[in-house]
Amino acid sequence: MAATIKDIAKRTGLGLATISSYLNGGNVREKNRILIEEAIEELHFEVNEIARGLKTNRTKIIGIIIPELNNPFFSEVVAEMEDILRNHGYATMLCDCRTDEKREAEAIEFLKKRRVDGVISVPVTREGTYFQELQESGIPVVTVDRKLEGLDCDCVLVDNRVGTKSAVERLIQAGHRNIGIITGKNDVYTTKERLLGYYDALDEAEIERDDSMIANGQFTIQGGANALKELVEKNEKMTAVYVCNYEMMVGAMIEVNELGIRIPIQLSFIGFDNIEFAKACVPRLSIVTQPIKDIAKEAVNCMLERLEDGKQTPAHTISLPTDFMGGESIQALN
Amino acid sequence: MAATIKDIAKRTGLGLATISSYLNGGNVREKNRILIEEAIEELHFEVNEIARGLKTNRTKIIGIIIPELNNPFFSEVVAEMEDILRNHGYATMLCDCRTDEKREAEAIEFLKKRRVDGVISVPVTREGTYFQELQESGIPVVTVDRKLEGLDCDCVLVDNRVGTKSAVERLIQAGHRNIGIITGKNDVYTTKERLLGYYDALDEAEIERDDSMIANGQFTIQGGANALKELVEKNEKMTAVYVCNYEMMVGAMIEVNELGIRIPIQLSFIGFDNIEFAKACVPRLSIVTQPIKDIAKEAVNCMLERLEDGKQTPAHTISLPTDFMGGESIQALN
DNA sequence: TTATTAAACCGAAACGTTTCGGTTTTGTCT
DNA sequence: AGACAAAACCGAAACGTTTCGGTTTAATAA
Repeated sequence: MAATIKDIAKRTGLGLATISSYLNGGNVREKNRILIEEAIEELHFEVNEIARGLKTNRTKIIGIIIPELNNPFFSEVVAEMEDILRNHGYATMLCDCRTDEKREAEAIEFLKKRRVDGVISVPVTREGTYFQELQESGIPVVTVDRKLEGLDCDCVLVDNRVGTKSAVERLIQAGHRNIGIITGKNDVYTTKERLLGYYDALDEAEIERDDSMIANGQFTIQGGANALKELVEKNEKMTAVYVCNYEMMVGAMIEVNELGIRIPIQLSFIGFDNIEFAKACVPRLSIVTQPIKDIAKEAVNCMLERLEDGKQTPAHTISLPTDFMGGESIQALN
Repeated sequence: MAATIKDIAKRTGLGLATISSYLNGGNVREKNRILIEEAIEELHFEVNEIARGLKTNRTKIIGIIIPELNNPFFSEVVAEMEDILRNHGYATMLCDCRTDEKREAEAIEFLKKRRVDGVISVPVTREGTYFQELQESGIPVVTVDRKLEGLDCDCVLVDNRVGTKSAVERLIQAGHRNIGIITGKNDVYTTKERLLGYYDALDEAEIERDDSMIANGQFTIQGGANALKELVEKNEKMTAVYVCNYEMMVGAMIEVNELGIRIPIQLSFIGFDNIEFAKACVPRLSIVTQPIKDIAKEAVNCMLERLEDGKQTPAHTISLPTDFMGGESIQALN
């Protein structure tokens, strides 16, 4: 059916190796180059990447494992990575593990069997054993957004601690002392970091920590809604709240509406991640944003360096700063 | 490095063909089965899908081409399809073409070279020539959400016309006569269908069509914002607006806030697609929703029927009904 | 027991590339 | 023109499977 390299060789009278060399950017005499290109054109030849993959033991496929594609932050990161990867000739094989550890392990197994060249993941597990095994079997791993213990791989993070700290500081500077926080799943890296940033800000301002000001929203919309309700009910004096991711921000806003709370008069609010959502709220929300494009760029970069340049250096972690987009959701109390 | 089928053969004393047969579900004597399974365990054998693909000429990869992953409707469809596909042993190769015809063509070419078994796409182009070529070269194509002229392939749609008609009818029944609509890109299939549904409703209620009530939001947030502004400025009498997709709904809400318009008192509003967003708005928006899981299921089904059962029947189109989620964004004028 | 048939088993060949080691051609310098 | 080095070229072998046609083994019947 489809033309092969042999057909091109026969058609041009050249040898297999010459055609192969041409296809891989090797030097070929001008007149042969023309011959080959004519033949390719004529026979609609396309190199069979599968055969090539078998021979070279490289598929030029990067596996991507994420907790939820249905999460704007992740989907944007994926879209960006896919773009860059394809520009480098790499295909993207996507696995959504639905925030499920078992599914994540299955995805790793699946991608390993598919012989992907590397795996980029926003991991769900706490322990990185499966990823570690994968990496030890020769498939480089890059994690994004979260760092795993027991997994010695390149890692691209945003500085959630500092970003959160400076966001909470804004609230403090506006005169707030009773600041609630809606956190995500307890054992996730970013949750811990963001909580630390929150503590940093409180400690520095010498505001006492108060556990009743912390509610867990599990990174879900419903969780965010519940958490907001819990915070409001438990803390009459609370004047501001900081929400640690997009989904929970949506949930919190749903609940804010449900309860008829007026922002910022009754409650100041800082959310996370999604500029469009923030702008669509009344009043516009102030949010901490993450440099999505840079995250994607750095992650792909790490991967390609190991793959293309055969980089063997020890794993390193890249930390990117967050940004802040001001809205009208912070009330100045002073 | 990794064990091959030959290693298993050697280890068990059996022949290559027997191992292969076992791996593909063929019959093997009980004692040999045990032998083989032991060897596989021991040597950590995993079949090399690449080699298999070369031999069988099937990659068990489905290519997916969508306009924007960064669009909840598409990303949810993709997530759902990926889930089902992987359960059937198929991998998902993702291409985001950023709503760009040229990139779409590149993606088709890319996936063809990668020898995917089939392509599922939400197409961007008007003419399906590239997809048609792909299909004629033996790679089945299924389009989702949009139907292309000149492309004879299976197609999964939602009945946008009827869905839109009945949504607009709700507005009419609430007493509205001056109903604006924010449409998407002109040449996209869904745009036309939704506009037809809008006309259907108006015609049936004997409301005169008025071009100044139609604004094009280009399916983007900014476009939606601009369109809403345009509609409001041009039509003082407009009491309701119907917005044809999620992005434009977000944009429209941003602009609603910008202009200080109060919903539903000053303007009734029906949006599209995203339940969470609708619930997070004040007041909660009424929206038309699409049966995302069914869409994904049907699309994958169409593909697998052709791939697995070798179905050769002529292309057929599946049409799914929309649903409606009521909020508090419609003011009764009567 | 022997004949018959079905079920298991077998290895070589093939899928379409790349790569290795060696050969030919080209170009340059005397 | 001859010598030499460098560049271009070459085909066989290999990557790890599946498949084909044929052979052995087991199961059943006579």
